Amino acid sequence: MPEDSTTPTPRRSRPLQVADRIKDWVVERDLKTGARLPSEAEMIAQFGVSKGTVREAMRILEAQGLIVTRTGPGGGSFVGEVTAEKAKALLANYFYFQELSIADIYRLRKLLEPELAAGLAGRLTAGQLAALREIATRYDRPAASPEEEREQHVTSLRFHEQLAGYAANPLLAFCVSFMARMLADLTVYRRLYEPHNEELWARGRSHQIDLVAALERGDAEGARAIMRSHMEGAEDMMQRQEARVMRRFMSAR
Amino acid sequence: MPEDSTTPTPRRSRPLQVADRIKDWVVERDLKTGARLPSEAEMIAQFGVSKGTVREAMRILEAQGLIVTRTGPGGGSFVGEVTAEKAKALLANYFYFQELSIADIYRLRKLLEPELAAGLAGRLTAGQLAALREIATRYDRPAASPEEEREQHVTSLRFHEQLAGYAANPLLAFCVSFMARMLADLTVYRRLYEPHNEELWARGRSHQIDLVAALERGDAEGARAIMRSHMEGAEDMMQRQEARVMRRFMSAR
DNA sequence: TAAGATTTGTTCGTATGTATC
DNA sequence: GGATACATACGAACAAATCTT
Repeated sequence: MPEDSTTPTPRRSRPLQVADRIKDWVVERDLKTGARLPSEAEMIAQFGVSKGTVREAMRILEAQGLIVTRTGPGGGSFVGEVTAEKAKALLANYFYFQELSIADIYRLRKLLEPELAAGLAGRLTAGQLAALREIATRYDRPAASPEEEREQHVTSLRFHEQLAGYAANPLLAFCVSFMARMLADLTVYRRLYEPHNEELWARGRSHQIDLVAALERGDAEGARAIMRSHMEGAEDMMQRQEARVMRRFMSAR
Repeated sequence: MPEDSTTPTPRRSRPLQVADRIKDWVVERDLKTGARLPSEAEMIAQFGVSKGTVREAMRILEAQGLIVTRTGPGGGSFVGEVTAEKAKALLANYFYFQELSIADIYRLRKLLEPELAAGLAGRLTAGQLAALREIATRYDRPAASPEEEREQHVTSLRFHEQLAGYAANPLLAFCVSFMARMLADLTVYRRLYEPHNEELWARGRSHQIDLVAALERGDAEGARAIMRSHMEGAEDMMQRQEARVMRRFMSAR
């Protein structure tokens, strides 16, 4: 990989240098999740920097989800697998600065969700199918208030996140799950003059139930078709509402 | 926003608390990229913490790409838009821990790249078309060595990143660009007994040239079809090779 | 060119908190 | 409860970078 020699390297701060060396250290040894890193004192000696610098380096790695730290005896820093939650929060920060519309998200959902559904047909356990059914049937009556309607909307998105969690393809799973999370975080202002479309809602709900049935009987093409139809309906629903992306940071707890 | 009361909050470190408060501070005031944050000294006074704590908080935000820092008079910390490069590097860390195969990536590429191409038809400037042509024609002869072959492969992926950069949909653009970057970072071990398929290479190259032509004349469906075919060819090429994902961290410069 | 001002960068010593034994 | 082994936090001092005059 050619180092970009045109850019006059902005001078990397020492904490950053230390963080890089620790990453290299981990990769070279192919350390797995949970493996222990040298203690602060050892790093101070190893890298010839002060405690403050080492600590800043650790906070950098921690912020990226690469390490976790515990106090007390037997404590220290450990290699920490980046969780999907963390990755979603970090990526959401990027889109905070982008003009991302509902339509943009649905353009991808319509492509990816059907593919995901098709790949899951006949591959789910009884427990997984039951979990999906539980979510899909959680609201068996139309929403009585705008608050309840929003709750149902979020629950419906939970269904998709759950589904994504079962996918064999980690990239596909992440993309779908991320989109669901973004949509769930949106603030939806519904036009007051736009009546609540109960029929559209009922169709969306039965779609989810039909989908689980198709997955259970291993009908990949059926699942794909149902999901495609479901996405079109959901998009239509969002478009009818005055949905706006609420720009904010996701909390990366 | 319901605080999860079941989880016995793992006790948030002070630097993290400070980082959170600064994020809130920025969001509340809707500060834009480049806006100035309080100085170290001001934060020390404001939050009643030590200098080290403030600095650790700043490193956390910096690691996420949310702020940049400069020394000297007029220096300080500033709101810094998360760049696509940064976001890709952070996300790559997540997939470092996942079992992600070439096939997984191509499954999405086959869905997303044609859609991206179709959306670009008739919407590129002369300069953008020229830039694409320049990349596509950079190698007008078959590779003479494995090294050169790899170089061409990376250049071909550059073509796709460039294309993604022109897309109107930020989410679609990011996904496509990210996949190209992941593939470019792969280490490809070609089977020795697998002869270099010159015909397959030539077809891939002409695909890119044909694609630019289709984009220029505003032929969305033509562009989609060419890209679909191109993706299938590229996938076939990768499958014939013994491509393995080299697990490593992307440098988040 | 040089000196001074301003702001972050780094170090060191010390003290405190926390979990394990 | 006490000893131990860690990370966590504070404060003061000095170093380095960069802008202004």
